[in-house]
Amino acid sequence: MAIKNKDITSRDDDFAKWYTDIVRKADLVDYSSVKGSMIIRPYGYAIWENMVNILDKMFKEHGVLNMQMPMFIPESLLNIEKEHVEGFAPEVAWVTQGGSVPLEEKMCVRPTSEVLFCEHFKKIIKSYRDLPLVYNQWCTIVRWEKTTRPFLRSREILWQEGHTMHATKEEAMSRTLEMLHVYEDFQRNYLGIPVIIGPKTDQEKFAGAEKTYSLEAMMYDGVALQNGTSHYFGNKFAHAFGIEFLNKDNKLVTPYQTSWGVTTRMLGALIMVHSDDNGLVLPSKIAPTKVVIIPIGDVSETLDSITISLKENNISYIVDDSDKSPGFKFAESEVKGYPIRLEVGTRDLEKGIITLVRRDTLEKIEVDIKDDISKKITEIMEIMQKDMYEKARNRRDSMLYEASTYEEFKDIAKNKSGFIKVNFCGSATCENKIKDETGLKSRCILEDEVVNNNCIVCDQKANYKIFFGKQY
RNA sequence: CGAGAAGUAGCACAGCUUGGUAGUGCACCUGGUUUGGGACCAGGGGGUCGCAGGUUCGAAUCCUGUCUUCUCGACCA
Repeated sequence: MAIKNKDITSRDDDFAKWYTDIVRKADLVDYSSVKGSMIIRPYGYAIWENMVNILDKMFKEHGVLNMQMPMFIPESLLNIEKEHVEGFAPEVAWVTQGGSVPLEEKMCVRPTSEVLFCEHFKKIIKSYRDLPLVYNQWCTIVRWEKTTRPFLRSREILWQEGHTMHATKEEAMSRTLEMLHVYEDFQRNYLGIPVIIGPKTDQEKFAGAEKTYSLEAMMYDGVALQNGTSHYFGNKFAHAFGIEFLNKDNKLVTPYQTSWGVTTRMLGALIMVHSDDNGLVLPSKIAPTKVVIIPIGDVSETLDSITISLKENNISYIVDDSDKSPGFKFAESEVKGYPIRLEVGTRDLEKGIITLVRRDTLEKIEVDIKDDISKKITEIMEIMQKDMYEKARNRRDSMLYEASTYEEFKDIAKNKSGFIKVNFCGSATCENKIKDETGLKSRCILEDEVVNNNCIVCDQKANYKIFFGKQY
């Protein structure tokens, strides 16, 4: 049976160290000389590229057009929407000098591009015929975070930001939800990560948004990771920027706006949801390399027939034909998280079999050499994709709690990790009290759930049910 | 940003207290033998000791500053 990897800290001993071990030993990132600016190495980038390719295709099926905005924002432009600038000013990086000449007006490196899009939208929107505009850009942004961790919180962030403009609030709200569901679909069906979706409280909303929906994923240790957001702006930005268009009745009116984004943080989630003490575990749909083949002894003929079949069926693979010992290769393949390992050895071939190993369970499966290996792999990968989601969901569900009194809430918060569901009034006072006394923050409002008691904190009328939890 | 810990070869670390020629294991390179859970033998290469100042005849070692990483807190989409 499998042995624990000796170079990786055990997940249950020290989760934080385990995480950085995985990130480094699977060759996903390296640190740079600038705090919070990580180097994404080819293997990590290949996973991100897969995410980009799949999501981008999904976006386009939803009518999204890609474009690119500049990376600098003049101070005066950032300052136009009050709530927005107050939210972002503390964490923007400023450029004050060009070459050796001080700038007349300092510019920030975009922390997000709402104001850039607004400035542009103002120029190009004249008539209802110009709407809707459904734009997206894949780019990097900069936010001067104080505490940084690879993928989870960095200063330079690789992401995608969608920005849309609509003639009616209904259409804008519907777009907000549409993209939220694209993210949910992607995370569930490709990343194998179950997410809870819903609106943020007023306190936790995006700076300048009227409504912020988030996707809340739970990591292995019960801590939440906000794994994407979709915002409805109403026409606050449009008003601030003076964006107007003529409607069918020849009236000058203000359009409605949305924005939505996901980042390389999804890679962090992928690790913290699925991986284990032997290394990375990747869902087969997102793994850049599906199969690693480890030949043992002289098996070139069989090897050729396998690789031909994999090529024909478009299954990506690598052959580890280095002169390392098989045991070393097994361990290494587990660190990298290739979904399927084929051990092709002389001893097995005499029995007419090859050994297939699932990365998620490390289960060894004997495959008859006469079988269609590509078909077998495809079948198993489909099962793995489902199993990994189920496993993640079961673990998450086992860490969901519900508290009916504040005492009970504090007891769970102190003794268990996970999310706690409560009836809640929604006031900042109650939310802050919970934060101060337990360290837990609100995750997202559960719109479909029925309120069945008063607010857990103040005992006044509750307006909704909501999850609280610790977050990364 | 506050408190604490750390930074010496690709990785993990010793050396520092008491200043005096830069070390160990793994990894890497060459040749050979091996190959089913982290192989073996022989030979070999690689480090301005995070960076910048200071003290000293002499600094990895003592002092000051600074950067980075990690932990906890605050902050944060």
